[in-house]
Amino acid sequence: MNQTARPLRRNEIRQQNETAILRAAEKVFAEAGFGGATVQLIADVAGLPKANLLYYFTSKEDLYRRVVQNIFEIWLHAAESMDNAPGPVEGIGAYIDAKMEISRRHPDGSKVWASEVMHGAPVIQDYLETTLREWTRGRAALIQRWIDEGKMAPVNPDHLLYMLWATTQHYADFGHQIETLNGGKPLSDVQWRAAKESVKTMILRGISAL
Amino acid sequence: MNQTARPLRRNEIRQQNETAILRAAEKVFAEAGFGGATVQLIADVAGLPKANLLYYFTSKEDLYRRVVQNIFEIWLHAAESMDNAPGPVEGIGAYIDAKMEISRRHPDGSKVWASEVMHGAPVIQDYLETTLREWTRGRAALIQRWIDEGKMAPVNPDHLLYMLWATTQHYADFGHQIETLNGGKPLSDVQWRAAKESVKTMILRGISAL
DNA sequence: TCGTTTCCTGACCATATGGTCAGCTCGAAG
DNA sequence: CTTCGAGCTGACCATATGGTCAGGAAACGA
Repeated sequence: MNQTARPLRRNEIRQQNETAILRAAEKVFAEAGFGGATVQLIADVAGLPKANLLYYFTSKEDLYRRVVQNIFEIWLHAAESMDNAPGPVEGIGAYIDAKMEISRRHPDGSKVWASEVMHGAPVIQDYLETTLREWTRGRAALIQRWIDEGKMAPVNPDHLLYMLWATTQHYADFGHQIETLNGGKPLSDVQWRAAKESVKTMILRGISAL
Repeated sequence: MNQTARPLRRNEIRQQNETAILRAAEKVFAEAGFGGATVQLIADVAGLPKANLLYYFTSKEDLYRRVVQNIFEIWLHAAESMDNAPGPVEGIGAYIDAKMEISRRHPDGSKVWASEVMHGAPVIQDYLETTLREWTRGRAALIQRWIDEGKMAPVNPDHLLYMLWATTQHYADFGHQIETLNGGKPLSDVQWRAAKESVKTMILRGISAL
């Protein structure tokens, strides 16, 4: 953990513990869901007493909220890759790359997000109605522009976005199923590259951008 | 419930209660997850006392297992639509139709399935390793045949199957998100038809089958 | 060095939950 | 009509869980 034996500063302590807790929480919430997760287990995974965890986060729900918000921000940030692209091949291609990379690097986060939405988004409903809605509208307009410019087939932008989300997140959310069908082994580097290429090729050809 | 006031036969009683419980359980498990669901709530939704529910199903886990198996069977049954098709346009087209219809008619089932897989498939791991693996192998071979016959582009069959599952199930699992982005209203008949067409067109064109 | 603030924790508590059980009701069968 | 067993249920229990709290340890600032 801390490389030196030097006593930790206050800031460092807070920072370290908070991130350790958040990381543990993401994992446990992903594996067990909100209802199935226990504060005790999260604390164990984070490596500190339950009471200490509840000193940093006032409640299980508070902690859960923070986890979900974290994910949403990562997710939004990656979405910028779609902007400033001359056309769908670059824009959507980059977006697929970014989202596939998130599925690979943050599968737990993706699962927590999926779980939250599946359960009716009790915690992030307002985000869906504000930030996500605006983001979606903006990208749909961008896609429509590409269509008008003859750079891709006239598809329904919303359903294209849903397809992008669905296919890319599937590799995180259903990673266990994919792993099982892959002989019980996680996808290798090569297989991940192939997955990315498959998704990109099929979708870009699907919108006649290739 | 029972239209006449006639006292119910034993068989009918058992049948009625079991289906009522299973229906309620599917809904509650979908909304709250396994950990968040309570036997009491399921019993309330089913309209009978908790103790009565536990007379039919020996435990919460037993009930959950039954729900997941139900879904898996529906899911497998729909998969037959892919067979006996002359080519990808008919076969994959029909499969998409069938799966979209399931997403519309059994969104709760789809959510329970998704949740189960996301949590590492504690209950249906053996199904994944046997039935699903065989099914997948068979369809991948079928797709490969179509490719060899020049009826579609040479895509990786596994990733095509993942895309099919992901896109179709997304309309159930992330139905809440879609509904929110749709102005808070569920997709109308027309919108569902458009969704089906969008998915079919993009995917079939994505594999150069159109 | 010393008072102050932050950090930390074992012990504790109220509540919720899965599951049991003794005993009741009521349809089935003769 | 009577017997029998399936169907049913209120009351109950052991346990697990989220959260509290009083008080100690440690870092900080002067």
